[in-house]
Amino acid sequence: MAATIKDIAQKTGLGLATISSYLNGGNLREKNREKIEQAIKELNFEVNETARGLKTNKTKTIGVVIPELNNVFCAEIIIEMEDILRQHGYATIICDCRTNKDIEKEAIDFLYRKRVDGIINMPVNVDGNHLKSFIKAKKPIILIDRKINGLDCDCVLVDNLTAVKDAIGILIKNGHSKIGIISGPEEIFTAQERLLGYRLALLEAGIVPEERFIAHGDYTIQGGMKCIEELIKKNPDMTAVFVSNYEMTMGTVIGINELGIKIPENISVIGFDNIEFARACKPKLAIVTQPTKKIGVNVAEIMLNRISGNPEDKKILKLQTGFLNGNSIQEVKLPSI
Amino acid sequence: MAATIKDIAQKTGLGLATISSYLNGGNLREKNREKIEQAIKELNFEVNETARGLKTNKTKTIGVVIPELNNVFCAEIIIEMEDILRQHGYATIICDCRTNKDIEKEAIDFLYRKRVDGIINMPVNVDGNHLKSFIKAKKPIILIDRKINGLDCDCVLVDNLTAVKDAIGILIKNGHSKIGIISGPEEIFTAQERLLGYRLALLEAGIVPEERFIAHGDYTIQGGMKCIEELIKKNPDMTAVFVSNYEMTMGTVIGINELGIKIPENISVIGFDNIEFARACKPKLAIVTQPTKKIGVNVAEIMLNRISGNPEDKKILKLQTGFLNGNSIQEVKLPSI
DNA sequence: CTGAAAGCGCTAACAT
DNA sequence: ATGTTAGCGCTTTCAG
Repeated sequence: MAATIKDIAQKTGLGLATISSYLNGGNLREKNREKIEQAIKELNFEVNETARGLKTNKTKTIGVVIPELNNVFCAEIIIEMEDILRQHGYATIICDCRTNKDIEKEAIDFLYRKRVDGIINMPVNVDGNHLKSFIKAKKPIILIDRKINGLDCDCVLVDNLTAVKDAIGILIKNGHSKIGIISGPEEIFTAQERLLGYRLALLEAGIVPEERFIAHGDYTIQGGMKCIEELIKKNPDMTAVFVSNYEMTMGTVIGINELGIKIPENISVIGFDNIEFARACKPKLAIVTQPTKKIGVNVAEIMLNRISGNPEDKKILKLQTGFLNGNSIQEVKLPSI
Repeated sequence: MAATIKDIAQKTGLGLATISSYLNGGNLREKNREKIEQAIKELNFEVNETARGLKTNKTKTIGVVIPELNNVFCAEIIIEMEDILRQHGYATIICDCRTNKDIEKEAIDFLYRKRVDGIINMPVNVDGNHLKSFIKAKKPIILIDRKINGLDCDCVLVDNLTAVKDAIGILIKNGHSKIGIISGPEEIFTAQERLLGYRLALLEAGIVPEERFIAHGDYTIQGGMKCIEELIKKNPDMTAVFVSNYEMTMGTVIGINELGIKIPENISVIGFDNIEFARACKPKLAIVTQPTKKIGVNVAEIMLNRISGNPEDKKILKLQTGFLNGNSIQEVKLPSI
C-alpha cells in the first residue's frame, strides 16, 4: 500500500492537520517543514487525490465530449486544452461520441457520475437536453464551435459567417458565379452559419443562390466524396466549389482526382482547415484556416476561471479565421461580347 | 447537493448495507428492490464514484500517455480504446506529452497521483524509468507500438520489420536499387525495426545499403520535408523513396511538390498509414497501412483483463500491416546492354 | 436477507 | 503554529 498522511504524521510525530496544512501550502515551522519533506521522500508519499476529492467535492477533472477525435480540428483544440489544464492539476477525460446523440448523452452522464468539475462539449445534440445534469448541478459548461439556443453558458466560437463570406467573395472576384458549396448537416449550427455566409456573399454580388449548387455533407471524408460527385454531375456549368470542413475537403480532393478532373483548370476549389494538407495537395489548395490553438487556450482559461468560482456573465467569444492562398483558384475569363 | 445512499436509506427505511448490496448486484427481496429503485428515481441518485473509489482503492480510470494526439496513428488507436473502456465503466485520461520525455514523466506521475487503475503508454523515453511508480504499485502497464527492454509488461506492437521489408521488396521488384528511406529517430524502437527491414530487403536482393540513402526524420511533417529535400539533393541517382510514418509521408509529398518533381516519373514513393491521405494524393500513393483499430481493441481488452486480476504471463502481440497499392511506383527500365 | 458500525485518506473546523 | 476530531459517500465485515 502507498503511504498516507497518517504514516508521515507518525514518522514525524506531527499531527494530521499539520501535514495537511503543509500539503496545501499553509505556514509552519521551518523545522517541521523539513521533517515532513524528508518523510515524504522516504515513504514515497503521494497525495491521494481520490480521498481529497471526496472531501472537497472536487475531482480536479474536466470532461470533454467531442464528435470525432480523429477530426483534426477537434484533436488540435484538445491538445491545447489538455496541456493547460494538466499544468493546473486538472485531468481531462475525453469522450468521442462518434457524432451520435445517444452516445453523447451517455458520455455526459458517465462524466457526471465521475463527478468531473466541469464539462467542455462540442455538441452534436442541438437541444442541449444532454447537459441538464450539469446545469442542475451548477457545474460549468463550455461549448465549443457550436452554440445551443437557450442554454446559458460560455461559448467559444469561430466567425464562420465572415469566413465563408470572404472566401466566396474571393471566388466571385475571380469571375466565378456558378459556385457550389459542400456544406455540413443542416441542423448543425456551424453549417448553418457557413451556408449563410455563402448566400450573403452571392447576394451582395447580385448573384441569386441556386439550390442545385448546395450539397449537404456529413463532415466526413466519404461525405465529401459523395457531395463533390453529385455536384459535378448535377452542374456541368459549375466553375468553383467551396468546402466547409477539413474531412470533406479531403474527400473533395479525392473525388476530383478520381473523376480525372483538374484543379483549377476545370474547377476552382477553396477548402477548410489543415494547412499541411493544403500544402500537400497538388496544386496547393487555398483554404480557410481556423484558430484551433486560440480556441483551446481560451476554452481552458475560461474553464479554470469558472471553476475558481468566477460568477460573471457568460461570455460568447467569436474568433476570426484566416485565409491561406494556394493555386487552386483560376480566374474565369468572361466571354467577350 | 446530490443524493447519497443515506438519503435513499432514509427514504426507504432500509439500511445502508442493503442499498449498497443493491448497487453492487446483490440479492434482496423483490419488494425492497422496488422501493430502492423508486427512491433512486425520485431522488435522482447517482453513485458517487469518488467515494466508491476511495473505499475500493480503484478509480475505474485508465491513464493514456502518447507522444502526439494529432498524430493520426495515435488518435485512431485511442478512439477505439476509449470506446471499449467507457463501455466497461472506465474513463480514459489522455495526456499528450509532445514527444518530450520530461513531460511524459510528469504526465505519468500526474496519473499516478490520480490513482488510475492502469496505464497505457506509447513510450518516448526508452529506458522505462518513468514507469517505475506503476511497477512498484503493481498496476498494469501496457505498451503500444514500442517495446522497452527489461520491462516486464504487455506490449501490442506492429510487425514493422516485415512491413518495411515487403514494401522495399516491391520497389526492388520494380527494378529500383537506389532506394532512399526516411526513417524515424535513431533511438526509437519502431524506427530501428523499420530501418532493419529496409536493410534486410536490400541485402537479400544483393544490394549493399548505402548510408547516403538513409535520412533520419523526427516523425513530423516538417521533418519529412527536410529529409526528402536532403535526400534528393544528396542523391541525384535515387529513383525511389520509402517513408516510415504518416506525418513524414505528408511532408515528403509536400516537399516533392514544392521542388517541382514528379511522382512517379522522377521518383517512386511508398508512404505510411492513412488511407485517406493516400487516396487524396495525386497520383494516388502506395502505402503501408497499420492496423490501428485492431491495436486499440487489443490494448483495451488486455487492460480490462489485467485489471480484473489475470496474472498470466505478459503477452507481446505483434500485429501485421497491410499494403495499399497506388500509382506512385514506376518500373525502372534497365539500360539495355 | 438486512442492519449497525468501522474505516478508506483526506480536509476543515475547532481547540490549544 | 499545531493537535484533535468529525465526516465526505461509499463498501464491507460482523451480527442478527
